Amino acid sequence: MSSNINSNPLDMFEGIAEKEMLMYQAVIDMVQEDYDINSIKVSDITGRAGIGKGTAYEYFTSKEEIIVKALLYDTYTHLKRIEAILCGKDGYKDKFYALMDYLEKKLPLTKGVGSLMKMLSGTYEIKDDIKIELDKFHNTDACPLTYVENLIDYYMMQGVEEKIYTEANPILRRSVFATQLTGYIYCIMNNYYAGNLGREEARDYIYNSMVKLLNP
Amino acid sequence: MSSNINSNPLDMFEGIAEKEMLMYQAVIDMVQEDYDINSIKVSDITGRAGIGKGTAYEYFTSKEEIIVKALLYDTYTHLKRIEAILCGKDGYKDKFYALMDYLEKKLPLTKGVGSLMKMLSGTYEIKDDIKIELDKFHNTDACPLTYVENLIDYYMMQGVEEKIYTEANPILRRSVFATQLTGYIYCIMNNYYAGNLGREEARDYIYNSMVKLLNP
Amino acid sequence: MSSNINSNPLDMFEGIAEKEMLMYQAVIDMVQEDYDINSIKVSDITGRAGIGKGTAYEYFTSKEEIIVKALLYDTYTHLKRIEAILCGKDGYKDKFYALMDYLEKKLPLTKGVGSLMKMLSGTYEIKDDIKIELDKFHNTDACPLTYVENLIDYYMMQGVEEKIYTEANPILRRSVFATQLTGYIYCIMNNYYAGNLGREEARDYIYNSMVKLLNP
Amino acid sequence: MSSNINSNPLDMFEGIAEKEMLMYQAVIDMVQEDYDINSIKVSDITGRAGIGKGTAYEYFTSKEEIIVKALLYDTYTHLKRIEAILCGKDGYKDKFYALMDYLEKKLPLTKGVGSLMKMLSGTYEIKDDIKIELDKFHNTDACPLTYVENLIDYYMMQGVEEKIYTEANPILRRSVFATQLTGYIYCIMNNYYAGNLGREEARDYIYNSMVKLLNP
DNA sequence: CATGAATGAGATTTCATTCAT
DNA sequence: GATGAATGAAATCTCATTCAT
Repeated sequence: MSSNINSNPLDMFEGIAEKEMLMYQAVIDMVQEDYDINSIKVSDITGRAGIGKGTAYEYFTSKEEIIVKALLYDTYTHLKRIEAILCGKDGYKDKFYALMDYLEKKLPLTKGVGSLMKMLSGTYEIKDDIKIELDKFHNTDACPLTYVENLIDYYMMQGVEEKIYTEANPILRRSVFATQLTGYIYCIMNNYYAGNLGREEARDYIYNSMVKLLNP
Repeated sequence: MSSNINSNPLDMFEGIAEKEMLMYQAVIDMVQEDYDINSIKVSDITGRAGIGKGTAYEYFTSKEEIIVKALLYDTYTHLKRIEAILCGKDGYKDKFYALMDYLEKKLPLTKGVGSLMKMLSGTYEIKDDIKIELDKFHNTDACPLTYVENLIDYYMMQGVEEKIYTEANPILRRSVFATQLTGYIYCIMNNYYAGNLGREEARDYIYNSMVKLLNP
Repeated sequence: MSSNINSNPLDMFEGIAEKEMLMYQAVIDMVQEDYDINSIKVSDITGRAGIGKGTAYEYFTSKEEIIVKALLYDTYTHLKRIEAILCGKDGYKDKFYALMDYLEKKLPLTKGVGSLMKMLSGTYEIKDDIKIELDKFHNTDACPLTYVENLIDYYMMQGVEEKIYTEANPILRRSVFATQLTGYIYCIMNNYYAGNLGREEARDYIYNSMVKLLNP
Repeated sequence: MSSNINSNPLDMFEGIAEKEMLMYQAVIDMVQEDYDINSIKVSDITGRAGIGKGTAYEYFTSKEEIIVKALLYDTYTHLKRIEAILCGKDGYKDKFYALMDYLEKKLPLTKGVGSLMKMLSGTYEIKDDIKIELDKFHNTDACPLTYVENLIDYYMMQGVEEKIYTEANPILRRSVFATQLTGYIYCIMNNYYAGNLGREEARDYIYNSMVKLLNP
């Protein structure tokens, strides 16, 4: 798999200023610590970033902009890492397990759900102001969703090539992939492995379910 | 199926005062209209309820309490209706389709996701204040989750009795049930039926997937 | 002269709430004390009015609105008193001298120029926000300028009837009246009476100049 | 008339640095464009002047100083030009009409009133900070008001020499001169010429009124 | 019980000024 | 000298909560 399936629109975050990144990281940390997104204060962000309050307004025009971009930045880093994972392993199955590894390592950091999942499931509870900002972003070619879909499609194709399943419809493949990963996230979130299984058995169960659904 | 599998802890909402219910409804309406939950103001609630602002504090001790109880009240009414659905049909399959009917009818009302789903998936983005209130509630016997689990277990048992599937582990049954319903919700939310299928085909696909996963 | 030549549009200020008036008075006092109009803080206004800061926003939607309305309110009270003066004396000359009395009594209260004069001369140095508010007011029938012009016209007509001057053009009469009163204000502001004259002589000079200009 | 009646204290502006002048011009332009004087920001000034923000503090110690000096600089250039006008024409009447020309040409540039007039009439609405700065200036020999009074006195004397009027009191002559020019400014500002007269008739009216008032 | 006027703590944002480069 | 990134004091405005009626 090429290390660059298609250009990642989030590359807008390449080469950003240090203070900008410190602010993003402050927001992400707070989300990880389960702060309510709408309760985050500018003073929280700048305080954690170790900079003056006024400095935030040298880089952004409003608090909303800081938060939206921080969420996108978080998505960006997750996707970068996931892309690396999907490129770093050879076999289809190895990739899937590596992905479950990543999810299991990242998700528990949050008491709730990680921002990537929140973004994918669209359940950030965000103010209209923030929504408008995000919508602007999504209504351009810079929308990362298309990028994600391409990434998944490319990966799921490999399962066919390796003759692990036969399902020919790419949308259905994507749907099953997403649903089963969601199932795995629920497993992790609920601190149990479906059906009192151990960790490895739970993973095998998820993987096998996916294969089962994609074969006649 | 008895119309009362086990006592519903949310029965606390039986016989509440009219003004109290008007306030709950105001909150629920706003959530349906996709307001940010943390942006809801006391004046919004009392305004929509057609009562004086001070009156809210005759019934509740804080804004957070109003909202938490309103969300629980919403869950309560959903569960009442779902319980009725599961009791109103005879066959396992009919019940499942009736459930999909209900989800399809209710979910689109919200631009995002209905409060029941949000509650089930735990992705309300709520302030710590509200969280503490909810936790207080969940740490008592009044927690509706156990009730929901019992409801699902009872229903899924019927599939075994009707010899639709053979899976013996109730936790696994519950997990598959939840995951597949989630998949259906994604279908509705994304305005497409997995794999370019029509509405009926999509439902059949979901139902059949569930059955497939619960058989060896 | 009837006590009501024509209806005063500023009658909008009849029967206002007490707290509203306290805020107006606070603004007027500060203008009298020569505060810069744009430096007035909401906390100054509410502090002087003896009310809470938030209360201001129960009566007005913005600081600008408070200030604009306070200036109009000030104009309103000035005009009410001037109308009373013009109705309270019989002869043309007595009225003019009573007017000079009023100006002399009121103007020194301000280190600069009173708000009525500032309004008449359009030299408030005001922010665009305030200007827009004032313009809205002026672009309605409620504009006090027409009212003022009618008041002056009515008064200057009396000079013709009393055969004090013969000038037939009402616009010219108004212009001369305004210019000479302005001259008197300069006298007061500069703490001298034109040409080293005493107070009475200065007044006579102004009055006689006006008469001179309105006769061939 | 000698080109130098008495030394102009504003000659302090001779030979100033280029960047200094660029900043003055930026302020004057903004006043002409009807900015509120207290809303002018340092970044506006340096931005328009095309220099770095920090540079302003190489030449001035505060924003207030920049603005005060800019207003004085504006007065300085106006006075230079007015002095030139009063020296460039021979007859008393020609000089008066040339002056009206100048006012008519300069005033409409501003939506409100030009800074010279504002300064003469003392109706800049300025913050205490600026006032203190101006007072410092006025309490020195550098005060331009005396210079202006001398200029007017010198000019008004010519009217006596040319036997246009007989008024002997110089303060009275100055007062009438100022009042009538003010009347002319009102004419221009209000876009009408007193009493529906045309432009030339209005000028004649003003001039004749002045002459009338200065004769017995 | 019901009300809504009053409150003030606390949030976002602005911008004159500093200072290391 | 010239710069502009960084700062934080201070301003406006919001809104949950109280309490006299």
